[in-house]
Parts: sequence; structure tokens; C-alpha cells
Amino acid sequence: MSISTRRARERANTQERIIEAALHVLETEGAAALTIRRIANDVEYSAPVVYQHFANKDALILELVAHGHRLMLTQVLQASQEADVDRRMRCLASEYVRFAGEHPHLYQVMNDPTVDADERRRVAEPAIDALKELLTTWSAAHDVVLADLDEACETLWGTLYGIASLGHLSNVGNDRARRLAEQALHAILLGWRTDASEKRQQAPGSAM
Amino acid sequence: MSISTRRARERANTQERIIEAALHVLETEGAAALTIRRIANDVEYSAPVVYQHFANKDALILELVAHGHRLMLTQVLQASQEADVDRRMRCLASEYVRFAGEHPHLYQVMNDPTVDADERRRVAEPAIDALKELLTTWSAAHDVVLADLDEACETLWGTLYGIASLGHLSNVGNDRARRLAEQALHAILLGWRTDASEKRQQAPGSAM
DNA sequence: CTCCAGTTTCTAACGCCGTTAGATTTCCTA
DNA sequence: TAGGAAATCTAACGGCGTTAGAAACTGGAG
Repeated sequence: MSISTRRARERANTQERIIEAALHVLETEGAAALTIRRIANDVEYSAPVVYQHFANKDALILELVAHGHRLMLTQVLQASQEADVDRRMRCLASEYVRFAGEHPHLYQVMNDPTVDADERRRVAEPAIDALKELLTTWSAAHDVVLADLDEACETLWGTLYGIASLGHLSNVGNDRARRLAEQALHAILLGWRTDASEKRQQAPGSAM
Repeated sequence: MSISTRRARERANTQERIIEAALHVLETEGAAALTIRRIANDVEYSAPVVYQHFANKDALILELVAHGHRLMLTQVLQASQEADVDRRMRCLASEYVRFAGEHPHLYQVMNDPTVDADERRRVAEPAIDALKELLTTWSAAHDVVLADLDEACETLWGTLYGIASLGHLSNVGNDRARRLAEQALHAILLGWRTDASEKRQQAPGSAM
């Protein structure tokens, strides 16, 4: 009994080491350096051992993506603990972009279109849910009834992603991108509020 | 004399054929199928011939990216010839996302972070400039003075990119993504106008 | 027409990749 | 301590981008 549990523990341990090694290579040297042989070498095993823990490279990468989202979620939430909802929103935008800038390669893999869309969606869900929750409290605080919460959330998510991507895509520095994200978020939310108040003035109905 | 010009013409012709073949493979089968050997096969040459026309695969891909931006620019401009500036803006957002949805693989390569950032920026410049021009006329039409035109433009560009990416990133269909893009653009522009009018009420100054 | 120079094109190979089969070693148990 | 299962390694496959060097074709001079 105890021997098999030890085996399982060792197994889990090397699996964890593989993930950490992969993460380290990815963050320090980029996606191009992330090869099975390289990872195996770093954990002092031969390449096929990796396939005892992951069906293939894609599965390993998916694990990195999931890890990345967990990391991002905790960092962003932890850094944006403002009392005011609007400040919290603003802070979230800024911190999201900061994360993208501080972990460019990880962020890149997290949004790599070549990893299966469904799986990517799945591992990103907790982060999206957190945004959805914040957006809910925001809309309640401002008496704004959003026609479709999911749509509104996806709009914000997409916007943040797009502006964070500017950081690598062009010459826009991270600080500037953070300001742009704050500004865009501010503008979108303000736009929604304006829409809502306009609607309120003429007839009771849903937003936009 | 005439013989060397004919040689040059033939040379340019095969180069064009290579690009077209590459584009065809990319659009119909995706980036994974885009290999030098495959392209060479399609133009009925052996692989090394490709290297007489392009320094390496990256250079060829950059050509596809440039082609993609030209295609997108003409399609979007041609489809959004509205008289009203706001309608034109709205239409531009919608058409941008439509293009992304109709050429998913090309669009993916156009925004692939692994292609050199400077080169990518360079070939995307004409499209960005067109957006900048439209934004200028918009701000003039609404008496909105944008603090930094380039920043505002990059915000819009990033937002459109992010929302267009939702199309592949999640379950969001293209039609829905188009509506979201229109909505986000509308909200951002409305936000800027609101900012400007607020500023106007208290003191003359720049926006945001 | 023939032969030669120069260009174009191809074949073969290098080193890398992800991945798998089969031999080998290691470890527990009976 | 011998045998069998588990873990691990070596070697290989096919494919990738890329390059060197052989082969074939082209055009003009004797």
C-alpha cells in the first residue's frame, strides 16, 4: 500500500517538476525554446519520460496555459482590491495589461490560437467568471441593466486582450498600454451608462 | 538586353506564383500546412527554389501578412462608404471583424506574435493610417479634441483586434462578434464625446 | 553545328523537431 | 536470491527549415 502511494507521489512530483521546468524555459527563453528534449534535459530525464505524464506536447502546453490563467487571476485580483467599483475596474484593466507585459511569452501561449479553442476557453473560464462577477456588481452599483451580461463581459475581455496585445504588437510600451486599457474600459463603461440613462429618459427597456 | 528583362519577368512571375500558392494553402488548410516543401510542390518546383525568391520562410510569411493587410484595407474601405461619419465608423468595425472571420488563418498570421514586431508594424501601417484618418474626421465632426490621436487610434485598433479575436478564441460567432465590435466602438466613441463635453462644461482643456 | 560559360534547378544531406518501439536497467516481492 | 513488473533509456521514424554540391538547361562564340 504505502509503496504505491509513494510511487504516485513521486510521479506527481516529477510531473510538477516538468511543468515548472517548461514554465521556466517558456518565460525566460520564449516559445521557440520550449521543446520536449529541452524540458526533459532540464529535469534530468530522457525525452520519452515526458510522454508518461502528458499525452503530447499540446497537453503539456495546455497545462501551462491553465497555470498562466491561475497566476493572472490571483495577481490581478490581489492587486485590485479597491473599495470603489469603478476604481476596481480601472485597476483590473491596468493589472491585466501589466501581467501581459511581465509575462509576455506566457501570455502569448495563453492566447495562442493554435491551442484548441474549446480547451483554451475551458481553462480561461475562472478568469472570465471573475470579470463577469465584477461587472455584475458594477452594473448594480450604477443601476445599469445590461442587455446581455455575457456579451458585455466578452466585450470587455476582448478589449483588454486587444489592448494588452498592443504591447508586443507595436511600439506601445507597457505603461502606455496600461493607460490605454484604463481609458478604453472607462470609455466603454461610460458609454453603457450613457446608453442606459438615455433609455431611461424615453421609455423603460433594456440597454443598447 | 531583352533576354535579361524576360528573365526578370519570369523570375517575378514565379515569385508571384509562390506567394499565391502559399496564400492558397494558408487560407484553405491553415498555418500548420504551410511548409516550404508543400508550397514548392504546388508551384511544381523543388523546395530550394523558394530560397531564390525569399531569404527564409519568415520573409515569405511577411509577404503574406502584407498582402493580408492590403486585402483587408481595400475590403473594409470599399464596404464602409457611408456618408455619415458615425455610420462609417460602425461599418468599419463590423467589416473588420467580418474580414477576420472570413479569413481566419490569414488573420491569424497577420497578428502572429512570432513574426517580427517591427516588420509587422511596418506592413500594418497603411491600415492603421486609414483608421487614423477616419478618426480625425470623426473628432472634427463632433468637436472632440483628442488628447493624443495616436493613442486614441491604437485604442480603437487594439479593441477591434481583441474583439475580432474572440471569434476564434471562444464560442462567439462572427455575427455576434461583429455586433460586439460595433457596440464597443460605439461605447468608446460615446465615452470620448462625454468626456469632452464634461471638460467643456468646467474648463477649456484637452480630453481625458 | 559545337562547345563552353553561366544560370537554373534538383538531389542529398544536416540538424532539429515531436513521437514511438524495443532493449535495458531498476526495483519490489515471493 | 530469482523473477516479473515498472521505469527509463537508446535508437529510430518521418517531417521540418535550410544549405551544399551535382546535374541540366540556356544562350552566345568559334
